[in-house]
Amino acid sequence: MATRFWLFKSEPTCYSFDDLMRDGTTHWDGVRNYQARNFLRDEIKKGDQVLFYHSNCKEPAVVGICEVVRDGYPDHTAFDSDSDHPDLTSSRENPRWYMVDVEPIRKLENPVSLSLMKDVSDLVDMQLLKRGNRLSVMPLSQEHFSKIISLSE
DNA sequence: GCCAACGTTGGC
DNA sequence: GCCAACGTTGGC
Repeated sequence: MATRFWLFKSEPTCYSFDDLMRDGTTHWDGVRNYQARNFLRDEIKKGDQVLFYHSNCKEPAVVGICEVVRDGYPDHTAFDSDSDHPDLTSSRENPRWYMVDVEPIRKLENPVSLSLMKDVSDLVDMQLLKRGNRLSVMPLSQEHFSKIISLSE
C-alpha cells in the first residue's frame, strides 16, 4: 500500500515534539475518539508519514515530521486504572482503543503556525482548518504535507 | 430513537 | 478565562 500522510495533534505541555526527539519513539496512546480510533486501528500503517502539531498552546503550529513504525494495536493504557487515560470498558480480550508507534524524522527548521496555514490558499481545504474540527488524528493529502514542509523552509 | 444536558477541545 | 463546536450520556 502506498505511503499515506497524517497529522497528529498533541498539547506540548503534555507531550511535545522535543519529548519525542528525546524518547526516540513513543506509542500514541490516549486517543479516546471513535473516528480517530478507526484511523489508528485500520488505516495508519508502518511507513506512513506524520506531521506533529502542537495544539492548545501559545502558538499552535506544525513543528516536526515523524514516521509510523508499528501498525495499530490495542492501547493498553486503557486497561490500566493508574494511567492518564483509563477506560475500563476496554479490556485485553475486547480492546476498544488502539494506538500506533511513531519515531521522529526531524524537527522543522521553522514551525508552520496555524495562522500562517490559514493564509495559504493551497491549504484552504485541509481538515485541520475546517470549522469545529476536533480530531486529534486526521488524514492529510500528500500535497498538503509537501506544502507545509515547503513553508517551513 | 430523540434530544437536552453535560463535558471536552482548542483557538483566541 | 471565554466560548463555539462537537461528542457522549442517559432519561423518556
